[in-house]
Amino acid sequence: MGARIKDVAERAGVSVTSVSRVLNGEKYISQRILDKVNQAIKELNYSPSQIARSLKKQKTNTIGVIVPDFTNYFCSTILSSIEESASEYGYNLIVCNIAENLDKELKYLQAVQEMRVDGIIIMHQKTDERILSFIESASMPILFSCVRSPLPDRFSVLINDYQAASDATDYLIGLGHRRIAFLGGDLEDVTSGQSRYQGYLDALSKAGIPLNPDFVKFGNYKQESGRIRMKEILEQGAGERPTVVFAASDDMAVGAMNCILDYGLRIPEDISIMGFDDSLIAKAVRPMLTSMHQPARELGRTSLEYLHNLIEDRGQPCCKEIYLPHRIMERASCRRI
Amino acid sequence: MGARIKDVAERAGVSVTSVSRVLNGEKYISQRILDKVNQAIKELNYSPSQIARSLKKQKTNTIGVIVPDFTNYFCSTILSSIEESASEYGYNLIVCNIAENLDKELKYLQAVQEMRVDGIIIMHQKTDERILSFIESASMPILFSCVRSPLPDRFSVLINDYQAASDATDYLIGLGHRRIAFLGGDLEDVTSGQSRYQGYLDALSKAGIPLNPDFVKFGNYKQESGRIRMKEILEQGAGERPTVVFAASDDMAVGAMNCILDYGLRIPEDISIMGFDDSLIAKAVRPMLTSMHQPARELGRTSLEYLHNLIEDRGQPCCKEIYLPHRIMERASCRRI
DNA sequence: ATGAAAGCGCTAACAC
DNA sequence: GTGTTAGCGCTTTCAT
Repeated sequence: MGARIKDVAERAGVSVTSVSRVLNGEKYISQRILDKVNQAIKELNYSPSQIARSLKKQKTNTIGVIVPDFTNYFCSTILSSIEESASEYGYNLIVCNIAENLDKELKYLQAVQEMRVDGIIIMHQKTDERILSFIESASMPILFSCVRSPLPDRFSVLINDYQAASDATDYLIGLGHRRIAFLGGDLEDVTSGQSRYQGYLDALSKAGIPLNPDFVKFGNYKQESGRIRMKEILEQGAGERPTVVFAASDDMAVGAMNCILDYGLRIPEDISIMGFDDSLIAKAVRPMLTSMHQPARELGRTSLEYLHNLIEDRGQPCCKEIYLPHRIMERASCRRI
Repeated sequence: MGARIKDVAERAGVSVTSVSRVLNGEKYISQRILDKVNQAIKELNYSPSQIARSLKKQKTNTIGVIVPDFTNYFCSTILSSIEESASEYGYNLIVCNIAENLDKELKYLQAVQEMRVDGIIIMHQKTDERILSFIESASMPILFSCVRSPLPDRFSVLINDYQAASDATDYLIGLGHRRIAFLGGDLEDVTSGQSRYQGYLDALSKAGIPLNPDFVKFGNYKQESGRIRMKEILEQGAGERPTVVFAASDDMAVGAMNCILDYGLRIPEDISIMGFDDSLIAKAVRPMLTSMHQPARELGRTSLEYLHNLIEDRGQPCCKEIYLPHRIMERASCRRI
């Protein structure tokens, strides 16, 4: 990258200090110098080095984002929303796709630390000792988005997964369902996976509905796992079929839907189905999917704003977990029985 | 971030050079020093600064990726595949979501240049003079992925959009269709948008089928625009309906599908439909979507590999445009008539 | 209002 | 094998 600040200074016949001042838009610079410097910058096609600037200022205006899976609608919506806000605040994003690989996550955490990002947003679901200990000893702000922080002194922005799953189950019970199957995410996912399952369990028990273990299966939030687990439920021989399936993600719900449809059953006449996330795909399938709405864009924006506050040391959020409101989006895939 | 290399050196009682050597895994270091340094690193929880390293080495091991829209399945698949390869080669990714905003793209291009990324991958569809002139005068390697390079001395990795659209149209003609509607992407998208349209036109004319202007609409590749344009075609009063709709993206195809379905028409009995991209959504909808397959993961991987070669100065690719093979994925949404 | 010079944390000659 | 030291390109006191 050709020109350095020194070249600009020489060309303009001024000191590097003056060039730096122009670059940083300081006041108290004479018009004469301003013009000469701008002229020289143009002539040399000069682009200042953020590397050098970051080294000196000990600030990179960069934040690292750890995402489980770019190709997941919900993740990419959050990411896109984080990006939008980051752009407003002048941050650039280093993104890391960990693909549920803890080794990769650790490697990335180290990498962004070495790059001296100003802060980190983590959306991972699983974790392990190494990662926990990294986070614990890291000195930069770290915020968890859409998952609960595993550590007491780190913050998270998310919905109340337990309450949301419980509300969803209540809703299905209110529709007259008693045989309610649950297609869970990963149980190793200690934050949303377990919370959503627990919400389902408690809502059933509150309504006095006994749990049918045949109606509970776990996957990995992806479509294919929804299809496979649904198949297991349908082929379980003897027992009765559920009248509704509550999936812990829209992707799993769609997988289950297609399994049901491919079996020649109708939705919602034979089996109702409810998703979780209310991602774009919920409106793309037919029948349209009733789903628990997570305010994805607000989650992304709020995550970035809180991280920004942490970085600027504007004091801590009010509480360790910031809950954004969830709500049920009623569509065509659940019927009253 | 507490400790610097100097602190480690003092703690270990050696010179900074020795620490640097250990850090960079050089050989010819005595076991004694190695142990002492590693010990000190651990005790101080030292993390080397990539900023300082980059400044010195004039290399950041970072590449910038300009993406039109994270939330698009096809984009996110490419991105995820680029990420995967980048990770193998030891690059970190700065990603930029431009949301079809040219101002934002220019801002981002400047930003990644200032961050001294080792190279840039661009996936944008539209462009303008300012961006062109930036790219022209930029001194780092820039590679276009999934779009044709607008500049003669820059490379691209993509499929042959013209040929693919022409093949798709041929396929539909082979199925007996003559009333073939076309749901195009953006005509301002000078690379794929125009090429796909031209492929469609030429295939029709080669088969001696006159173009029906009522059957051609343009959108923006997104679902909603597919739905809206399809509605226009369906409500066009007087004329006959098309027997098949060829959409320039799967998302538009799904939008069109839902419009058709919501109209009470059947797919493919009443109208067949064909998509483009073969993204995840093609298999998520019912009937499953016949689509022109783009080898997304290979496109991403190849893009990164060629950029890497450019960065390492391993000579230029064989040709300006590297075409990867496309193919038709036959599914249930198109019938022979 | 402008400039000289120190130093951010690291690497790589070069010397021993 | 190991250490000394000069920068990488910038910002920022501190003088003037």
